[in-house]
Amino acid sequence: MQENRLSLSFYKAFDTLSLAQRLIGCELVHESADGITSGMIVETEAYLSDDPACHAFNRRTIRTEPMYGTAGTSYVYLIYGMYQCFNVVSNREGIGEAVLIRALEPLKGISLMEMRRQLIPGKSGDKIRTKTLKLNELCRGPGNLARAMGIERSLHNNLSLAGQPLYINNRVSETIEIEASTRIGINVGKELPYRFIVRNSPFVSKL
DNA sequence: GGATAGATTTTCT
DNA sequence: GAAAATCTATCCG
Repeated sequence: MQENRLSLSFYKAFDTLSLAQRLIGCELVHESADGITSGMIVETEAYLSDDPACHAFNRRTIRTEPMYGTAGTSYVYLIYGMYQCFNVVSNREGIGEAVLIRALEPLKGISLMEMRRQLIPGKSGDKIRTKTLKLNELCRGPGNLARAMGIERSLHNNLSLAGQPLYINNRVSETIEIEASTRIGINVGKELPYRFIVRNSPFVSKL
């Protein structure tokens, strides 16, 4: 049962901006040892090689090496010391571009996501969350999404999304309305309309 | 509801 | 040594 899984040829078929839009409405799946979690992608951002906000804008480094790999590779990095962000590498080898996945509408393994989100990252071990989260808070924002899905840089950086345990299924619905806007949380290139969301979705990280 | 400050560490200058 | 594709708690209205 993987006829819906996106193949490497799919990732190669689009430029980064097109892929960022094509991935909206697709289902991100993680088959972990703890169980399966998945969610529909409702928010993405494109990072291009000629874009000052892109990690690969300046120089090719160890950290950004996966971005220069083949399309359909994962790029997971640590931000602000405690949160991980999950990206889909795009464009052909040698060009450092990627699509940041920013929010999901949870589909499978929701109770497992809730368990993972109970733990808040901290210096001396994780802290326990006291209040319960709503469904639309589980995968809201790249850091939260990675945590709910159990995605870690040490395990999931630089993997092929055509294999296991992390992959993406094609759109379930074609009746999705996509809206473009500017990106979140950056200081340069903030005027570029490289963010894509499902219109009127309550699951996006920010209006 | 919105604004602000603090956490925390890898990476690059 | 500063910045970073973030999130949460806390304050205030």
